[in-house]
Amino acid sequence: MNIGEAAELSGLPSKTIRYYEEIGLLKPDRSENGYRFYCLTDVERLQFLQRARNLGFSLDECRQLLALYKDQGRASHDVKEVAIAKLGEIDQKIEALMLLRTTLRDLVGKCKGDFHPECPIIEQLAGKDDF
Amino acid sequence: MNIGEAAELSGLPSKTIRYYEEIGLLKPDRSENGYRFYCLTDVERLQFLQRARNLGFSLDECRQLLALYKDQGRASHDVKEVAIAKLGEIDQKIEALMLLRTTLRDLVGKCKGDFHPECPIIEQLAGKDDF
DNA sequence: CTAATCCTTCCAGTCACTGGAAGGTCAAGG
DNA sequence: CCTTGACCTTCCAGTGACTGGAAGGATTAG
Repeated sequence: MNIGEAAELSGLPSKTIRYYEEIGLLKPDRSENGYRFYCLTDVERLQFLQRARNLGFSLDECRQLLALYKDQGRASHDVKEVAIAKLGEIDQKIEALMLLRTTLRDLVGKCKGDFHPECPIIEQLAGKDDF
Repeated sequence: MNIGEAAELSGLPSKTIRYYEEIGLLKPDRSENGYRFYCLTDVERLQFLQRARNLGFSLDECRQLLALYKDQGRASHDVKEVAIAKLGEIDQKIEALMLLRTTLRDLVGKCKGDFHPECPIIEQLAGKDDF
């Protein structure tokens, strides 16, 4: 099949699929007319990549995971390691965002939000700790 | 003062300060020798920008906030609006990340992490819902 | 035969920096 | 007076993961 159909089946835009090829994630065959030609295995791998991306893995991590996917002799330990690292990252991001949220929520709560210029949000950003 | 001192006082790298100038956030004077010259007001604004960035605001939002900071006749309503929008974004990000975390944690918990190839993580990514 | 749709490549832009190269300026020390 | 080193300047390129668009070739339907 051509790239359009592979895009529909995998759920990834054609542009993205070409990009993945450019960075060496997936190299399809070419038809006589120069069009990219995707087999079902290719589509499965594209779906694999999409799911991995949706789970928050970077393209580099996707590359590792795809290699493990292809490798029938893989050790599940290697997969788990990647996933645990990602889990740690996610935990950190959540924690950082929750801190931000607390601060922002606090400031928003203190701000009257009227037509007057006095504003605890601006004051906090200005570094005025005197309130 | 020159850019190096402004960098130290504001906590922003010189590179970043130059970048902020390039995108029109802060235009310092120039000394006779062509060096950028920062006054205390400039430094205060740089600090303002750094705090706003740390609170998760994009540079475009920082631009708005800085304009409100400079505007003595601002309405706190306008500031609050920006902050509330950001708060919503943060909420969404947190929610999305918590969903990811649940899924990933679940998968990690199911994976034995040994030297065998069987791996629920890989299977999930492969789209096999049969387990 | 033509129009529409698909495909190709290449270039540029996004966001917020970051690194580096090549070169100008300045203050201190020998 | 000269050099060294620290600072400053501009410009160009790269990051991640695409996304948009231009220019042009291939294929299909009517």
